[in-house]
Amino acid sequence: MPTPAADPFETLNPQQRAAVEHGDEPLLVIAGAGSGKTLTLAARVAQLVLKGADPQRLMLLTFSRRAAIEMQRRTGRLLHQALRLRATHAAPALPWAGTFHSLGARLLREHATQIGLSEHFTIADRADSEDLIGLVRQELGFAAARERFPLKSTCLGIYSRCVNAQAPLAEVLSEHFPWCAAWGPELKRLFRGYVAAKQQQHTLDYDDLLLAWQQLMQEPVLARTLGARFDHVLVDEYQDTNRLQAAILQGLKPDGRGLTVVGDDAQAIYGFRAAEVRNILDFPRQFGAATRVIALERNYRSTAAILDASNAVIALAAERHAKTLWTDRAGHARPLLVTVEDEAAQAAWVADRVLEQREAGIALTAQAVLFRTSHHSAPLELELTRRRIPFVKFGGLKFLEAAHIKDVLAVLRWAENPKSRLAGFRVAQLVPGIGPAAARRLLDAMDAAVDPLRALQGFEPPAAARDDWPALVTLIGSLRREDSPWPAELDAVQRWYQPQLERLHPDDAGLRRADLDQLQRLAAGHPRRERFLTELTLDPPQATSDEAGPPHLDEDYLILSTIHSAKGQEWSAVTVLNVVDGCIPADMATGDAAQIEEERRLLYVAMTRAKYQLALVVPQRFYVTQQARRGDRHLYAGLTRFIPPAVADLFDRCGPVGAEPTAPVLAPAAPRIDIGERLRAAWD
DNA sequence: AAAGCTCCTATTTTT
DNA sequence: TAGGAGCTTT
Repeated sequence: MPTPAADPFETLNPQQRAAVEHGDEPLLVIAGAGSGKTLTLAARVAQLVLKGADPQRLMLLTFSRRAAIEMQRRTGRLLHQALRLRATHAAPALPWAGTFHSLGARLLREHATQIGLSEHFTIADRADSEDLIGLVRQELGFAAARERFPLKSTCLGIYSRCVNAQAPLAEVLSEHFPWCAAWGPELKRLFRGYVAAKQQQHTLDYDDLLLAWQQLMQEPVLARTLGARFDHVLVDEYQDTNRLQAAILQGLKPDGRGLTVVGDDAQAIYGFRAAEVRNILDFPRQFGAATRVIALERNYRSTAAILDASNAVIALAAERHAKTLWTDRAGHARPLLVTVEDEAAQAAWVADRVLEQREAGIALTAQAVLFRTSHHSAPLELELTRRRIPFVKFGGLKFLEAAHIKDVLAVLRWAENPKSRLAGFRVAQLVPGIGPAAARRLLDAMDAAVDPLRALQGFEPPAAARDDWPALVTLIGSLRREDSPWPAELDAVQRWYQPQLERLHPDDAGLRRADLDQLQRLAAGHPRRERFLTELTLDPPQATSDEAGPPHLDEDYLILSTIHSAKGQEWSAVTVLNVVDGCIPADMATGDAAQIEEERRLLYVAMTRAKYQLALVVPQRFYVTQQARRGDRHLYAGLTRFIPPAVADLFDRCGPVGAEPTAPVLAPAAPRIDIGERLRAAWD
């Protein structure tokens, strides 16, 4: 073992150091916002390596791929310092750093044959899974029911919660989907059909990656083998793991030795995905007296004024792990509470402020605008485009959901896994003259055949498709060949798809073509087709920007992000949009106390992203579209309930004269009358 | 059987 | 605004 030549750990504070130097016993690190969590975790990994741990035998579970990369980078840097490596000398990589889902996919592929999976399984993303459950829903005749059956997306949501929360259907229905409660027996049949379809098609969905991994850990021999393969398992963002993930950890490290979890219950914001705060709250009890609990309470990120306001918001939470963040950063300006008339004024104010701050020396990339739901940024995006302020938006993204992207990926997926009826169903119908009936006939023939490719070649298409059919057969045939060149084979796919693109999307074929070129560039970064498909579904491009491609790295651009996607990040200046009741908390999330508490934490997460400047914007009036029943309408809202007057005193206020944001105003202060609406309403 | 039309209804956040 | 369901035309 090399002797450490320098101490890169001397800047650690006592709590951080304790976490870094802790031995093998189970360790829980409660890491407040901005408390140097990533540094601490990276330093612990580096320390383990310095003490002789084999990087191959460290499992590092992160919330996103981005977090995994950041962790590797910082661990590498610490090791460089400690070992006085030259810059050209690569630090040891961490091959087992990644999300639960991606490491699950790797392990399952490795052990596929032992657990009755095909090692060539493909992974269905959210939209694929919805389509698949939609097909089963139709086959069972539920779509045509006289009373409306839940939509496919709702069905998948119910299924997913049952799996991730490990909860019975009846409980999930009554607690989270009460409006679907009458459909219990039908849903059960649907889910049975869905599971059967996935298995028949050698397809796993997101939940299967966890579920199958957890099942694998139930088999004692496999569990011991896997557990022994990793000396240390470290988990980031533990507050946002679900019961399935906790069960996996329990299987890997039954007595907790070698297990480190890091998180902050005050930042738990994934309850909607069946994350279980109890995981982190109960961790000490789970592994008994040997468990060490360390709290990092010193904040290195935000000014005192920002921290005071954030602490005041979270202090009103009903239940939490008591801790108060402190800092010795001199307080600069207090955070702002800005009242504006409506969303257009909000967009204008934000654009002005962003430019002003840039003049003051804060680069656009050091500024972020955060919001609760993806579409809240729409008016701002318009304004930014109009003023030529470049931006990149994170969260709520749609790249993989565009029809043309799905089409091309389905071609690749079908070639990779001919068992995938879902892919085949989509691809076959791209040929003009082939509809659902012909596609079904084809897939049935392929299912029945020993060699699906021959069945494809022998298929008699309907007369209307006779001319166009052979090109697809040729394409799939060439993609199935062992020596099909990657990523060059995508050229052939594009050449085949181009006419379909022009026929199906005559108005914007050019734009869509640009997306496909982008897809091709992405493909070039992956060594094989299988890896490309897997990694793309598990780690889809995070951002969309106003221009065709992503901005070049040297360009300056503003960050727009949902609060969820902002997790773990920080910026010099942060602006939060629509801090009103109805947005935060979202009016969809005011059902029960737990949901409201999660919304409170969401606001807390948003505020604690800011280092020096924080502004919360409160439009007094905003426009709601596509809300059921009453159609588009204006809504009058008040400041969020999470900022009562005592908390508001910690902010500086600004806004139109006479428009002081006060306690929540639920009714319009000065009613406006929409005559047209009244006239229409007379006929309701 | 496929493709094009109209009408109707929506529950936010993501691996 | 879109996506789904159902109807009509080719």
